[in-house]
Amino acid sequence: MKTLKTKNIKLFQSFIWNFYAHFGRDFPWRQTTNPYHILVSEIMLQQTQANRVIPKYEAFIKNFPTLEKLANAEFKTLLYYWQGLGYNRRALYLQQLAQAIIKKYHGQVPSTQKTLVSLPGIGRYTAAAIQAFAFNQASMVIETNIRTVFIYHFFPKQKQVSDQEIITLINQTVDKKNPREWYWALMDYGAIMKSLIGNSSQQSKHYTKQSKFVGSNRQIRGQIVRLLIANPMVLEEILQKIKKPKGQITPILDKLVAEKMITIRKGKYQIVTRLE
DNA sequence: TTCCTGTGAG
DNA sequence: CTCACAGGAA
Repeated sequence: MKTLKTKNIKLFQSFIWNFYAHFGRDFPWRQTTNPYHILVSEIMLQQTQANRVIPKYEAFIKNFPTLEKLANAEFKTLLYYWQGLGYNRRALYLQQLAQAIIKKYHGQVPSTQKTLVSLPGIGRYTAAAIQAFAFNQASMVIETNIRTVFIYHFFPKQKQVSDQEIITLINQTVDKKNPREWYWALMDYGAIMKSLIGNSSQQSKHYTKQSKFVGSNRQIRGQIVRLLIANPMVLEEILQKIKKPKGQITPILDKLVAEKMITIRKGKYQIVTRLE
């Protein structure tokens, strides 16, 4: 593991802050410290480009301005506002989150790693991001843009850089006085670097090549959800509309039921109205 | 550690 | 067709 000299930490920090002063990006979720709004943005930003999130985030916050409004919304309405973002399971997590926070934490978004991670849809990254962006805590935030920055600056020649090596550097360099903006700055730098020089995260041990989408279960799953948003239907109808073998469709339906995205009522599959 | 996942851009 | 968006759950 690398240990950086104080002088090099300062140099790196100055470089990042200087970049940020000139090229830092602005997003609607950076203009608030409302933990609920930041929570929404972080869930939306998982696996989704920031530019695509902007209009969705604004519409979502307008329609569900508080944790309570979100918790009490009809799930189908949520899915409507989620259209175009992809990974609609996150909409489910988000409502489950809102309900859990109201029930267990009196409507206050928790601020400790352990508690945040215990909530649905929040893992290590999102927990750390909420700590930094909502509560200005010097948590350890690692994601693709930040990985790119550290690989480029500290491991330019090395193949297969492990997250563990990067994490020690993140902890050494984080600006404890202003972690909120520090991580914005790192992410902005990484994002712009990627667009200019390509993705050096491919040097990361954790890089994986994407599997094919067309004909995949994930595509069919998306088709099923879209069908059911329009109309509840019986299995035969679904099989008829999605021209795939029954053996491929029913496991997907079972899974959707298991994660409480859809239910069966009077023999028809339908999007759940309200979470229980 | 492995499996899972929606949509859009090029 | 390939890739960006890879983090969360089991």
